[in-house]
Amino acid sequence: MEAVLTEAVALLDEAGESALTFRALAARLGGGVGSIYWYVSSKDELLDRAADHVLADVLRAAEMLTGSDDPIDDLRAIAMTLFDAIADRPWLGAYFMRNTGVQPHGMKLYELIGEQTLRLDLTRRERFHAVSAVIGYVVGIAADMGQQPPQEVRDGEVSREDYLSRFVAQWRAMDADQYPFVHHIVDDFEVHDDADQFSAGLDLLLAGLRLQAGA
Amino acid sequence: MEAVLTEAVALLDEAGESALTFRALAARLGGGVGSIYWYVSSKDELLDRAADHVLADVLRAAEMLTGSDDPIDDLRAIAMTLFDAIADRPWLGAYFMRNTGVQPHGMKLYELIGEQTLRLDLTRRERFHAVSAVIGYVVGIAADMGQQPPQEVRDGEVSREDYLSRFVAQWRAMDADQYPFVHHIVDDFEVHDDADQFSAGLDLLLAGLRLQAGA
DNA sequence: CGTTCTATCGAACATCGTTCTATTGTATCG
DNA sequence: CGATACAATAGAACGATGTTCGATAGAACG
Repeated sequence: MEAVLTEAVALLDEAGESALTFRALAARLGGGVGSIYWYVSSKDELLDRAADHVLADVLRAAEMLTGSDDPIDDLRAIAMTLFDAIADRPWLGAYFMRNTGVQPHGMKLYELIGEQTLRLDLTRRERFHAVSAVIGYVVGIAADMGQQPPQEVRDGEVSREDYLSRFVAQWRAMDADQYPFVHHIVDDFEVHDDADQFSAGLDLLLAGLRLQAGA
Repeated sequence: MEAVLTEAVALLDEAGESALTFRALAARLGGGVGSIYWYVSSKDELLDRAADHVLADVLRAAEMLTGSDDPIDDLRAIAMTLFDAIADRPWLGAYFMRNTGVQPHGMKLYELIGEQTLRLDLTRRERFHAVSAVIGYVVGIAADMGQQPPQEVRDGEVSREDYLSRFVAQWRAMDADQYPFVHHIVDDFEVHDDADQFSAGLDLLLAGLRLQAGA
């Protein structure tokens, strides 16, 4: 069982979601295709279990970072940890948002985030909403940024910079009257860093939360 | 071409993402499987086109709602419109976040959101980050909430309330010492409304943005 | 020894995306 | 008008995938 999940995660990490096949997994385990179905009843369950397997590490890391004086700082640290995990595991984003809180470690993570809000001066309902907002933001952004670049980039034929600059060129070629904003930020887009972008947006959200807790 | 997209969207709306098959689509169009490949080169492109086809309506609706005195109010209206669209089209969420801004109407929507930030007193970089944050939040939350409930619920065998209360019961059964937050908000969860929840989180984000623009 | 339960295996099936070739209709041109 | 090129359609065929199923072997136990 443990081996099944470990190898499944390895396959996902190495070559993305499409690489996780029952046949490929069986070959890696040196067994037959049917054997996997003894441990897992479907591919969906396999993915859920693999995702939760990874979340165990995320949870452990997140727990390390909490315990400061400021609950919002802790919230920030947890969110960052989760973001990092999804960012370099693109497959995790897609299978994290579905059924949040059904898997054991996902549930614990939800709890951990929620507990920080218990230390804030908020309504019950406000706490509930705040946690949903933070998780939704993290998963949404991370899943977006972690999407697999096209085949050419993955194979190394085209560098990430070239790929990005192709986008930039396309944006620059657009009508400036119809797309003033796109032209306005294209320079920033060209040199942007995913983690910075995530962090800046998170700060907005947490600033709003801090405002709410202070009133 | 137009008919292909219309029927593709109809299939997606009626029975979800898994229902969109080249064979099912061909049967609906009264033609052969191969014919579709004349209009579209892959299933990915079909989904992209279908998503953009829907985004045209979203964009039109969003444009109607802008033009108030307060750019942040406009931002809020656009986000709400986008949320509603994804909420009752679960398939849209998954295929919206990938390649935002490649499809024409997705690009326009990005521009429309961005233009609101042009009316705020912000750095270029701050504007760039703000737009990413808003879109990430909307798509993340909407995709999460719009996820297809299990088969039983879709078939009407189990009502949405029963489905939700099964969750609630599971949460209530958990150890109260280990999961204080979960027990804290379970009552709110039981009666929660997705749109309210989204709206509350969006307000946090926009409050943070307003704060940034005021400084 | 017989029985039951755990665990494994791989052939077989249905379905899906995709490719390929053949064919039909339709406009254009010599 | 006949020929030719091109837009468009149709469906058989291929390879890959998730899943089902029956067969089988070992272990545990009375």
